[in-house]
Amino acid sequence: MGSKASSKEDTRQILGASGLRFTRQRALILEIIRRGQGHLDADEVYRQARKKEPRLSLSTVYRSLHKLKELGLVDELHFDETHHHYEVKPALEHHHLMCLSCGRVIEFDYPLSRYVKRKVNEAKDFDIIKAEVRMSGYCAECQKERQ
Amino acid sequence: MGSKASSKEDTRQILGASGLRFTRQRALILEIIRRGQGHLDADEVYRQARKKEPRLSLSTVYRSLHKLKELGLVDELHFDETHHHYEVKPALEHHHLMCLSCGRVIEFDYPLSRYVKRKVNEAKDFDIIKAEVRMSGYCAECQKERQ
DNA sequence: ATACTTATTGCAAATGATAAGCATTAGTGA
DNA sequence: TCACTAATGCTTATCATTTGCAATAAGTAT
Repeated sequence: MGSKASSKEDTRQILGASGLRFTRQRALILEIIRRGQGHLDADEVYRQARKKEPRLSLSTVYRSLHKLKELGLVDELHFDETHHHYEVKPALEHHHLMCLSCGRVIEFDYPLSRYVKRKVNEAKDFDIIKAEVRMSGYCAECQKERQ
Repeated sequence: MGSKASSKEDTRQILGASGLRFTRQRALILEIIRRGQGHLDADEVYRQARKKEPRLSLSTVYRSLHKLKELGLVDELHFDETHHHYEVKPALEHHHLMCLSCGRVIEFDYPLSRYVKRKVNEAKDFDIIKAEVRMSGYCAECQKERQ
């Protein structure tokens, strides 16, 4: 199911197959999300993208993000309440831990959904497509600081 | 840790202990969230509250929601991307399943975080305070419809 | 009960993130 | 290269949430 991080040509392929066009902007945005190790929000993508493409508009960023999400190329995360974060859809399932003190986001690789799915299906007859686990607490460093 | 659903007096107690005042509005809002089985969003709370307190303002709803959340009396959930939902902090841990087809939200009781915490601590030295699992997929009915 | 202090409220106006309308530009397939 | 129409940029709207400020009203001491 999960495909490797796609090259430019793969991306063109995927877009084309959906009747979408491969544009400079989309390529750039996707590239930024790929590089952006952390989890970028729309505005961050926008700022980075403008360095290369100064005329790029924020609308385009939003529209691209939607398309890329629809195509399954990027994932949309919901860390905090105000805005969303994006990242390339990970082949390996992983989740996030947010430190309530310093705000840092730590990744947590673990095929949790497999477990969750089983448990859920025992209780409810529900076909799970997506499982996102959001956890918050205190990271190692901040634990020390608060002694 | 988790206390029983507090009565009016308990609530007054809890507020007082934090130097906050017990107001008609807050009591009402909390009561609505308690009754509101489903997960209410700010606007829904607002509409219900105005039936009893017509002059209540939306700002007050938002401000109360924040306080109640700070006090640990209600939980804020993040179902969809646009707005938040509130519910009384459940003694029993439970999570949510959202049907991608009909939008219905189904509850899922399970002490998942216990499991998650263990797994996470094995990997990262992180003190988990809160774990929220958001799952989406197709409910039993919608599964039939799409055959 | 009365007066006093200051948290809380209501209202209006401001933000901030995201979406939409529309004319213009530019992929893509013939 | 040409025609077709998706995608872009710009501007303006929308929607949830927040904030400033003067008017109220809890708590508390008198």
